[in-house]
Amino acid sequence: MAGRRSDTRERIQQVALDLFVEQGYEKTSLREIAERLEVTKAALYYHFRTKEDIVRSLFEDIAGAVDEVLAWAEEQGDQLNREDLVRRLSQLVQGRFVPIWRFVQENQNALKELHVSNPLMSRMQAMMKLLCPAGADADTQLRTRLALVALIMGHNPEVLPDTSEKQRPEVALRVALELVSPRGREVEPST
Amino acid sequence: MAGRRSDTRERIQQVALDLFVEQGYEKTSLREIAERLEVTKAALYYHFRTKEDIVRSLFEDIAGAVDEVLAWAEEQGDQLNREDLVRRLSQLVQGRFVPIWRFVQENQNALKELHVSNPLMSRMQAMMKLLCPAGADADTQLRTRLALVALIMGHNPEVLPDTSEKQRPEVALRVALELVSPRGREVEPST
DNA sequence: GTCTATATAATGATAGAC
DNA sequence: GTCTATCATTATATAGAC
Repeated sequence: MAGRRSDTRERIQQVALDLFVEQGYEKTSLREIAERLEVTKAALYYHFRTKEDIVRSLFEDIAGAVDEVLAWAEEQGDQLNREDLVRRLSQLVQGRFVPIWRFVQENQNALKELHVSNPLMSRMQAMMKLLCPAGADADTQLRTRLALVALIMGHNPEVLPDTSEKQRPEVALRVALELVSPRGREVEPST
Repeated sequence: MAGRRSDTRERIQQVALDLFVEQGYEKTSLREIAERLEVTKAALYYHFRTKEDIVRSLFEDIAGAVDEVLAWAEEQGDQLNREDLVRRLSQLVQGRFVPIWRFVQENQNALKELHVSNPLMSRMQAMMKLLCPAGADADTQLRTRLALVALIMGHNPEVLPDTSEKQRPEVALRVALELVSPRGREVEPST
């Protein structure tokens, strides 16, 4: 990557994320992070100005990946296929980003203040807009939201205990796809 | 109700829950709760031994209501209609319990340690078992889980901003029902 | 049942040496 | 780039008066 210098910054991000997911954002102190890394708190403060800054850096990392999907989607314009978008999102919540999504989902309230003008959440809102047909009814809005939840929750071994790690993303994607375009209900009078 | 003495205990529960939902469990200090009630911290400690105890009391309250549904469901035995169960659950997440469910959903990680042997969560697990056909495939497991999420998330004005408070529970119920028994997929070969 | 006063420990953060 | 030492603040919790 850019220049060679100790990888402390990345290690901090990694350990912090691990602990945030394990025990929650607020319960995780900088002391704990420092201890697990066998450095001192002051070392952390060299790389990050505040605790929130660590989270922000985590979000910026992933936000770039979301941007790519977002750019692709906007490029499609009117011809955007929502199922394809979901498929791309499914890729996005896999791999190295899994813990981050879980962190976001399980610490909503702790991150609430951070959410204001946070690079990840504003992008996810844009994503919702794209997934949700303009002027969609409430049922569709809720289903769309649940599709995103499905993608994230599907990765959680506690949610699908009998399913292998390999299969979980497939399950999640299937259910998410159903939610964005359910069978037997394309055009419907409702109520 | 039982005996007449100052309603401080209930007021603590109410204010605490409000603050927990507003700003999160960890971010809410006992000082804050006390200040909003215009009492001292020591007063809180008279009614509750610890901060966690306040949460526990909140959970015990709601757990009783869940028990009634659970008892009804077990009474049905084999003839349990899952859609009816969802309908009863829908009732359960309405009314005075709305903020508690939201609190649980948005503070999962903060409550993680409390979750061990916590009266509410163990009951919700039992509920999942009832809702999920024995030996159900992973897709069904995930859908069932999402149905519960739908019931809770549907109440959140931030999730359904254009929908009236009166209509939100109806939307949530509809989507939840779809998830536990989706159309056009009753018996299916799969993979 | 509510108070004042306090104990104790941990937190996020900073200053400045090396 | 990492350290020691320390800061101010806040937290949960307790003892004991009223």
